[in-house]
Amino acid sequence: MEYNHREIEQRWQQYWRDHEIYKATEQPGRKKFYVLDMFPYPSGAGLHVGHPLGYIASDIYSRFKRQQGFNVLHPMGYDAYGLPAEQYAIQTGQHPEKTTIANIARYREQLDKIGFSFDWSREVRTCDPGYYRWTQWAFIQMFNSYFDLRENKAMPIAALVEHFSKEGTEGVEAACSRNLNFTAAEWNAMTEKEQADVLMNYRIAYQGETMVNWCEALGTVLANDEVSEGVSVRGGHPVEQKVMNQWCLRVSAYAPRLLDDLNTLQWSDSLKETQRNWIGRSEGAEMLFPVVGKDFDLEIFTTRADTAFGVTFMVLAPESKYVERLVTPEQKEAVDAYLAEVSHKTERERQIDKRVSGVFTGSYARNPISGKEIPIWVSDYVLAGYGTGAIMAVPAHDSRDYAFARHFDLPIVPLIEGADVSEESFDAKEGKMINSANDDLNLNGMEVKEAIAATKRYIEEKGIGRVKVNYRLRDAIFSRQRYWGEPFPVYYKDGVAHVMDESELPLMLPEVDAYLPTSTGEPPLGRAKNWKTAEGYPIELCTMPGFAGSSAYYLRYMDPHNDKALVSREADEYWRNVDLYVGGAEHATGHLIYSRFWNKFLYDLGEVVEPEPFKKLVNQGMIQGRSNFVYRIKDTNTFVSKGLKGDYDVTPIRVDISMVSNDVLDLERFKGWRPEFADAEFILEDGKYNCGYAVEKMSKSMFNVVNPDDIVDRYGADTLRLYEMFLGPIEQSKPWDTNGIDGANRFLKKLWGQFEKVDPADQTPMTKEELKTMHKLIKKVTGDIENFSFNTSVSAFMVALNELTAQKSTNAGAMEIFTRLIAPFAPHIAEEFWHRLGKEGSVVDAEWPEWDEANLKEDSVKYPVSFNGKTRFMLEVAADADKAAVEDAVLAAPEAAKWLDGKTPKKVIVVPGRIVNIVL
RNA sequence: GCGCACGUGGCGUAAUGGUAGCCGCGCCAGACUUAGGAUCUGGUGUCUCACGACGUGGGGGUUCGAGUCCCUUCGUGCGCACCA
Repeated sequence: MEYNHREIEQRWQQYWRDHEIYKATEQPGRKKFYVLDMFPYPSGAGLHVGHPLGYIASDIYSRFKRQQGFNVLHPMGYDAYGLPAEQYAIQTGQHPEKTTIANIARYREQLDKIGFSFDWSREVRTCDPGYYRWTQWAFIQMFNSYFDLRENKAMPIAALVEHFSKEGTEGVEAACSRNLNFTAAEWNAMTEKEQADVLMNYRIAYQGETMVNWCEALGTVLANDEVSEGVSVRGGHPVEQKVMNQWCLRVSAYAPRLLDDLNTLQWSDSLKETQRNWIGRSEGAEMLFPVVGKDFDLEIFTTRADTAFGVTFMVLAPESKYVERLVTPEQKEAVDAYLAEVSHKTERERQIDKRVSGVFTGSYARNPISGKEIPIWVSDYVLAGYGTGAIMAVPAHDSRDYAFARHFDLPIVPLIEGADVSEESFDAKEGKMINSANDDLNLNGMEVKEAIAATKRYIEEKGIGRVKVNYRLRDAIFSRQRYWGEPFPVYYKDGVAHVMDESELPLMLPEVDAYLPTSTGEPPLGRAKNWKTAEGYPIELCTMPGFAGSSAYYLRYMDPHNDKALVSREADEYWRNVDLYVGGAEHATGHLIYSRFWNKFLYDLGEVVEPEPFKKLVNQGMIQGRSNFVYRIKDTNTFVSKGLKGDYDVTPIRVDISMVSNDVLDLERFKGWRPEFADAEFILEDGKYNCGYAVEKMSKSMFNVVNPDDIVDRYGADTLRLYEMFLGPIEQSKPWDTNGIDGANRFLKKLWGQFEKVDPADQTPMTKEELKTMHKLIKKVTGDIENFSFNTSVSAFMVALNELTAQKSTNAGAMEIFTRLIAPFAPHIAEEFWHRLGKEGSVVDAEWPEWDEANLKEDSVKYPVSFNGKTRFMLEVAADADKAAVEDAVLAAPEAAKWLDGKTPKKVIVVPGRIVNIVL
């Protein structure tokens, strides 16, 4: 009988559904394993063959763990809120929910065909009110919390209120937007609004003034990648930098813990390094520079306190609130002009444009260490969002300050012995200090590192600064002026933001008549009728960003239908956190930071038991497309095969890869593709038209999208699964190359053929050879799966089958082991074999076999014998021979005489079972 | 600029410091075929008729022995990027 993948796969998928084989339940006392894929955004284009790569890998792993006896949780769901559905809604007027649901149905259909072991009873959708009520719930908790720096955790804001009413800010150490100081009496005298403003400064979910890319025409904030050259990518409308009141999450408060706990995770070094980079810890000092003639100080952050004697000017970010207070009447016009110029640039443009620009404020500050008066400038090379938005400039030892000093002709004072600063700055943190002494601090002669430490001590003693660790990680902007997202459970009473009561959740996304901003520039929710609380207070018009719904979804899978809690204590204590998380590395500085933050916040509240959400993480590579080309001879309708195109002047034209097989063009289909090709003529090679190819992004416009449905239809899901794994290491990006898929399919057909030769009732024990082949395979595949090396395990199956074929094996026992081992990779064919072998139940629960080293032992070992490291001949020696015996056998071997050439070896190295090397 | 990966046949790749190239694709030859986008068998790093020599981006080092470890250099990819 022939291998009929269609019939087999359909039948067993039905069997799995009918028996709810993949349904997971909490079983206290039984060891659990949680395998998670990053859930997809269901786009209108459907899945292409790149999407399932990670899903196949995680599916193999979870099936493997299940066969090893673990209680496996392997869920799937949809990240259903997103911009494409909203854009489509704006264009067509169709409700984004409608298209999203249709896309989800399509995704589900495609996923089902591949035979994944997902527990669909736990599916979550971020746009489902039963799900997003918990996103809103978490937001309320964040609103009602502040971050206590002494406890290093989130605490109830009520505790802070109590503290304020008794002691004011005295003794408060909390993460905040600005440092505040007031007494209990002052607090108690504040109005409700004033108190609310103060608390907003401490809340973990807070409203704050933030610099954003604002597009007036679209009426929304845009992300940096949605803006190019000062205009919106969509529509080309002007975009400006604008300070707006936005909801934010105080992610920055968690920076130290997000950094430290990376060490507890089994993630790739590169991913951890990316996060470390993003969090950007730097040790330094904050110093106060008194402003001449004013009663306030400028605060700066520096990692090079040692260079304080070389500060010849200071620079403020254009957005710094000090600019206004420092600009003198004479300089006002120039400063205003500069600020106007800068505000028209996006942050991105400011980063790209490296030209030096800036303006003098007219004010001076006093260097607290050298006592010198120095001018204060404004320039956009100083970032408002990092440190204090102001710097002390040391042109001799910082290349940016150097460029600025050169451009505006400011003094440059070298501080390190031997540093030549006539052409460029000396940025290295090494060398001996010079020019660095005042009455009670002398750094001269010190190494840079000593000098940094000495200066830090000095400024702390003198009260002109303090040691400070700064982080680059910024708070997350949490508002979006969009429709298709979670509504904020926030209303405004007399201009003060209040969160709703948990009992009022979910706050349902209202219907609107259009998905565009209102005529007055309000977000789309401004169109909703009666968008008010029962008491008539207006509700927040922004919605939450994409990462809101994806930040805690792994928790919801543990207990997806619970309407009392995000996750019950019991379910959370059983499943705990994700043991293996598989997904793309592009989420390194987005989702994977937010999710860790969100989890830590819930951990602080005691809502979850684990401080980290994802123990082990594997990044699967991307699958690129492989486009095909035909070559038209210029000004003709004649196409020349690739190998002959050099003889003509040709134009390459992309052709749909469905018309091409193994780079050979189907001429008839090509003629039917486009009317202009109907009477095309061809110049062939060996009767074939060979196409060219290129590796590009997989996309519709390149005609190179491969739909997994087509592969499943033609070769079967098992072939697709094996082939995607066989393509190469899972973490590597690689082009999809349909040319190789026949190999995987051929293997399954051969395996099928091999099975046909087996009599399931035959009880004959395995021969020694069969035992060796199978136990070698068990060992290899077990190790490979643990190491996520699926390409090598697929190879191992091929080797084992070749060996069994060569042994003319028809042994049912060997086939049974093969079936158990290949079940995670090719579950349909394995299920078929399992039942034909007369086994009970599903192969999904077939116990994973163990190998016995005794079966791998040989009677004799073939040693490669080397002379001075170069292998000269092979010699078979009894396996139980000890080192000395092997050495004797080798030296006595007739082949050895030729290489020994009568000499006595200086040294003979015998590595048992591996090699013999003779040094002459 | 900083950080992190990675450079092996025509291609995808494999190799606990121990016979480099397993497995697959492609290609070549043969078998079976009226036919084959089918199947089976054998071959396939380079040079050489052969013996053999040379081969893991280049250069150096450690080692009895290096694709693997160290230094250096070139190249490719990714991440961050005016972060004081």
